[in-house]
Amino acid sequence: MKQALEQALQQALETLLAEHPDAPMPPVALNRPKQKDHGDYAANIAMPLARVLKRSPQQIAASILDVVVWPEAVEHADIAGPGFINIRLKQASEASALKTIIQSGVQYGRIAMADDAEKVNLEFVSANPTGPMHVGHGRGAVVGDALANVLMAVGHNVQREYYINDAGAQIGVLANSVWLRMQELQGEKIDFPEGAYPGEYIVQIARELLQKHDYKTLSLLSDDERTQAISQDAIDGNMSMIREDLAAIGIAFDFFFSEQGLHSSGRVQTLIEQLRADGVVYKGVLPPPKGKEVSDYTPVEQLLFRTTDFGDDVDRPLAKQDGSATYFAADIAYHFDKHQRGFDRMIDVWGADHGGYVTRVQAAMKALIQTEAQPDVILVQMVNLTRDGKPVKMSKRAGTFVTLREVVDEVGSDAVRFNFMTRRVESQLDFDLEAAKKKNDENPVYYVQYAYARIQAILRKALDEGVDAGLINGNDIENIDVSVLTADEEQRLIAQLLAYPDTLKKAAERLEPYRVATYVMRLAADFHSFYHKNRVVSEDTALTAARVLLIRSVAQVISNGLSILGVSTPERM
RNA sequence: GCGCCUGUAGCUCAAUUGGAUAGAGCAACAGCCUUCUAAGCUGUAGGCUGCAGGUUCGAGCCCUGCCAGGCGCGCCA
Repeated sequence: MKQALEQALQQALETLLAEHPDAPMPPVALNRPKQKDHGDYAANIAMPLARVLKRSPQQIAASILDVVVWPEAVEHADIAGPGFINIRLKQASEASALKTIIQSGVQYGRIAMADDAEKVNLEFVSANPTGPMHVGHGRGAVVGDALANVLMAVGHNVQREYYINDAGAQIGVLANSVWLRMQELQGEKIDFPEGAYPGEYIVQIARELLQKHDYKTLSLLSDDERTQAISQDAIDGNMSMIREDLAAIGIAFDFFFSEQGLHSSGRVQTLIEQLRADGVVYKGVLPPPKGKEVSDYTPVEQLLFRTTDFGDDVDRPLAKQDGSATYFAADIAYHFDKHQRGFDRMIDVWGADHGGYVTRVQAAMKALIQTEAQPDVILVQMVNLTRDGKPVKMSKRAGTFVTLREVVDEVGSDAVRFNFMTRRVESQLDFDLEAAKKKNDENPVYYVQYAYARIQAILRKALDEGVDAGLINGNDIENIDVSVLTADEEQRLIAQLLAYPDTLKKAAERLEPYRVATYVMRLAADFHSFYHKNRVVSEDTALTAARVLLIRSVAQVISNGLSILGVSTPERM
C-alpha cells in the first residue's frame, strides 16, 4: 500500500516537474504520522520543493493534489500544517491486512530473498579464550545475534563468526596459570604471581588436564615446552566453557576462526610482504604516546604501516621489537581473509574499549582492497554493573568480575536479552543485578510476554465459548468482515501491525536491532490498552470473529518480533 | 593534549536517519478487578532537550565553540 501511494505521488511529481527539467527530484518518502488526525500516511514532499520552485509548500501541495491519481483504497487526502499531505485510507483496506498477517504467519514482515541480498560476515563476541564471558561481552553477544536475525529476516545470507584470539603472550599466561593450579592440585605449594589468572575456572581446567596429561612428564619439561604441550587444551577448555555460556542465552556460531592459524600458516607474514610491496610499510620510530605516563619510553625502530595515508592519526606497528607480528598485523590478515572468502559485507561488533581501533583496521583494508568492502564496525558501549545501585568493580585479573553466566542463571535468558536490546548501542547501559532479578514491572520483557500470554488466554476462552476452532487456530478467516473494527484502539493496533515490516527493514538498513525491541513494546502497549476497553468474546459473533482475527495478528507479530530478539513467548504466565 | 561515544521529566530510556503539540516505563499522586490473566489499564503532575551561537520554511537531531561523564591513545590482545 505504501509503495502504491509513493508511486502515485511520484507520477504526480513528474507531471508537475515537466516544466522544470533542471529541478532536482527529491525522493518521495511517506511516513506514518504520530497523531491519528494526521491521517494514515503523510508526505512532506512539498516542503523541500518550495525552495526549488519558489512557491509556498501549501501551493505546491495543492498542485500535487490536483494531478495525483490515488489508488482505490484512498479515502481522501488533504493539506495540513506547513504543507504536509495527509492521506487517509478506507478503513476496510487497512483492516484486511490482518488476513495477510495470519496467512503469512512466521513469514510476516520477512523477505524471503532480497533483491540486494548480500553474503554477510558478522563477527561478534570474540571474547579472549582466557576466561569466561562477562556481562559486557553479553551485550555484544545479544546485539550481534539479534542483528544476524534481523539481517536474515530481510533476506540476507549471514554467517555468525567468532574470532578466537588464541595467540600471543596471554596464551602463555593462561598455560602457566593452569600449570600452577595443576601443581597445587597435586599437593605442591605454589606462589600465585600477580600477572596470572586467578579464577576458579582455571582450577577446573587444571583438573581436566590432569586426567589427560601425565603430571610427572609435564613437570620434567622446560617452561616453553610445557606451555607448548598444554596451551591448546587450556584454550579448548575455555572455549567449551564460553560455548556453554553462549548457549545459555541461546546463541550459537556458524564458524570459529583461529588467530593462531593465521600465524602458523604464514598468512600474517605473507600479508606483511604484500603491504611492503605496495609501499605502505616502512621502518621508523614512533613518537612517545600522549596522555599517559611514559616512564620507560625508548625510541625504537619498528616496522610501521602508513595508516596516516588512510585517515589514521599515527602510523601503526606491524612487528614487535623481537620481530614477531603484532595483534594488529594478524587482525589485518584476518579481515583480508574474510574478504577472500567472498563476503559482500563484513560487520564487526566490538566493545567500546576497541574504539581507537576502528580507523586503523579500516585504513588497512582501504590500503589492501580498493573496493568499498570496509568492515562496518558497531561499537557497543560499556555495561555499568551495579548491585543495589552501587557499582561492582570488575577485574579479570583480580577475579572479581561478574560472569554472564551468573547473571543469566539469576535473571533468566529472556530478561537479560531483552534488557540488553532495548537501548541503542551508543549509549552506556546501566544494569543492576538486584533490579534485574526482580520479576516485576521494572523488567519490560514481562510486559511484552504478558501481552502474548493474555492473548493465548483469550483464545482458550473463545474456544471454550464455542467459537469455531478454524477461526482460532486455522485459516478459516476469508469470510470475516473486518469493517466492524472501528474503535480507536482497534485502528491503532492495525496501524501498528502494519508498521512491522518497515520497522524490520529499517532495523536491517541501519544495523539497529534495538528497533525491534522498542517496536514490540509499543505493540504490547497498544494491545493492553485495547484489551481493557474492548471485550473480544461476546454475543456478537461477527465482532467476535473480527477481534479474534485482530488479536491473533497481534500475537503473531509479537512472536515474530521476539523470536528475532531471541526471547521466548510463553503461552501462560 | 588528541580521537571516538554520550548528555532529553527525579531515575532508566524513546522520538520513523531535519517534520506537525518531544513520548514510554519506574518513582509520586488519584482512580479501575463477582465479565476473556491487575506481570494490566485510565487520569494528574513532572521539560529552556547540558550551555551559547549558527544554518532554514522547520533543529532534540546538522555546523562551530564551550561544559560534564565514559572509553581509548608505543613493541597488550
